[in-house]
Amino acid sequence: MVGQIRSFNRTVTQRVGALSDAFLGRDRPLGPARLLWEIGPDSSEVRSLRTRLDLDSGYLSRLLRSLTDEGLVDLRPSRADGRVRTAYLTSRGRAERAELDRRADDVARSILRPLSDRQRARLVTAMAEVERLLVASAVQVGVCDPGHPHARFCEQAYFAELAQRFDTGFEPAHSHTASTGELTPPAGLLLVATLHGEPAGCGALRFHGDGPGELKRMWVAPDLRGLGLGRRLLTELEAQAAANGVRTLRLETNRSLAEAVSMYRAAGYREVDPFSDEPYAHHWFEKTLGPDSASGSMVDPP
Amino acid sequence: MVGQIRSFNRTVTQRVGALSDAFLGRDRPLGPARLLWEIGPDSSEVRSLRTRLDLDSGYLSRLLRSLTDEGLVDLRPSRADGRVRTAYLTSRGRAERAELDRRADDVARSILRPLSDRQRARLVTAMAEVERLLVASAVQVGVCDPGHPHARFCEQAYFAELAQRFDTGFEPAHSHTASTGELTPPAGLLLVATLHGEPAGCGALRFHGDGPGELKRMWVAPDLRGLGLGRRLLTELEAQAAANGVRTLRLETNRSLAEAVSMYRAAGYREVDPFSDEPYAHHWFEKTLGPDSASGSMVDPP
DNA sequence: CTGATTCTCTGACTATAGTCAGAGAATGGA
DNA sequence: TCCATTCTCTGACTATAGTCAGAGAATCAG
Repeated sequence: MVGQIRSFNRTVTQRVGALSDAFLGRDRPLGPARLLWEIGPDSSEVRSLRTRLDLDSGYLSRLLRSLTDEGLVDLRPSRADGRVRTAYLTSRGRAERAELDRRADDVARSILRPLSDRQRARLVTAMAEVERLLVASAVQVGVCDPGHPHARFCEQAYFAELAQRFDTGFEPAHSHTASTGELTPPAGLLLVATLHGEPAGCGALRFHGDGPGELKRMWVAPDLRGLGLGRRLLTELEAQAAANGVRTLRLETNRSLAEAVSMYRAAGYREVDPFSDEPYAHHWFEKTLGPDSASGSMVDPP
Repeated sequence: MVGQIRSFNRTVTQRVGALSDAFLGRDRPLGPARLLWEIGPDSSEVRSLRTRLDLDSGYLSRLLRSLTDEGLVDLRPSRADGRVRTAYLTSRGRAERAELDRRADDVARSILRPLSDRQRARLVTAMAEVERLLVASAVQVGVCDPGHPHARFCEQAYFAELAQRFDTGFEPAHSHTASTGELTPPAGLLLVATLHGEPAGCGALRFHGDGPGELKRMWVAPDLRGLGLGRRLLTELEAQAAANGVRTLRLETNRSLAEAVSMYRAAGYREVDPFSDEPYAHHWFEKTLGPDSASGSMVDPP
């Protein structure tokens, strides 16, 4: 498997390298070209460019200068915050960016051209599959303090989604939601998944002494569903629970969350009688953790 | 489709970029690291390194110097040709290269680690498919003079393969093989396929005035079979024939070449009575070229 | 044997892609 | 209000990745 991945990398970088060359070849070096592209069709704040391209502030400043000197970019202070500056593409800048776009399209087309229709379809399908799985593999899962911005973001998104999907709406105050302290060791823990530093999902555990542990707050960002991330979070939560001496895991969920319900079933949870009076719950599940739950962690090492 | 390819490129370069970083991070810049790698486990001629890595001779010379200064490489004149020098890895060089290898393996493993077994299998399968098709798409097909080294290489390989596969062996002198002049316009033409500048296959046409054109010398390098290259050569030959006013194409072939025979059938060739006394032929095929044969060229533009 | 060519190397440049320290303006929190 | 922080910019460097012209040795083709 490792050999196949390395061979893939070799082949793909050769072929895909041509795409960077297309960005080049336009008298402009790669740095300014990438920047011009990243500013986007309209504008971007300089600080966001800095984080997105991971550039030194001095270097970025100079790159922007070279673009403004060429008349491709306008740099204006942000209204809201006088420290922040926003880069706007001028009409010449937009034309230049469109040209880069066109060139990249040409390279992509030149990859398809020599292939038969059937081969093209297969290539595109396989590329989509590789991409999906590489994204899935780029997601990192780790324990996170509930006070961390990522954790707060996930909580907000989770509640908002419940409010939208439950027939009855959702009001956190009416539910047995876990408080911050309850998701911090030793009372519990929170896992947050991130993709390129952005929050992508979460899942939490509450420990109840010798009694069954409780799964809470399983959520995956909508645009990352179908990548097996929910299952990965679940597996990792089970491993963490087992590592904390939990023998049985429980959870309660709402009938509107159909994918979640079927994921729990597929993962070996069996429906049990209500063990709580959570008003928003329709299903109560339970699973006895086996000996393998403690191993097979899919969490990235630190 | 173009959008999918570009999106794929974006995702893959991010993830695959990590592989170059693995080559880096070892206190050594990418240039020397790639060179150390490319020398291979044992040795390489400097001139072959130059073409393989596409480096300026002065630049390469300096890179090699830095490696010899570090005691990783030995540079010795070639026995056969005093101008050529050969780069040998010292034992320290081999150790260093093994370390690079290990790091690249680690990166590959880190891509697999977060995935489930099923996802891993799917990723590796899809990567193999993408790679196969990218290789297929990287093959270039073009008209070639029969005297060109690529053409000669293909001719040799073709005859050698016939000799090996025919029950009776193969002796060019006993066969109606086409001479150089017969494969040059206006008497005929030769297409040669190349991959990264190496010959990868061929196919030829002979024109017979208003009579049927003749397909000759269809051959694909063994390690590139199954990529649709034979079909691509055939399609292109038909287009060239049609462009030269040919209405009907004929060919003769040997029963040992089973894949070829079924390719001809699949491409619309029907078996006809022998139209020649070619001693090595068992099957004679013919196809009337339709109006679409002249279009849909899969040849790369110059 | 000779002239053209091939191969490698050196010297002398240039371009690209950064890094680092610190200054100055704007902002936010106590 | 004041102090710490954020954001951008400038100046002064460094490292990497080349490019180009030409010299000298070896080889090849006629």
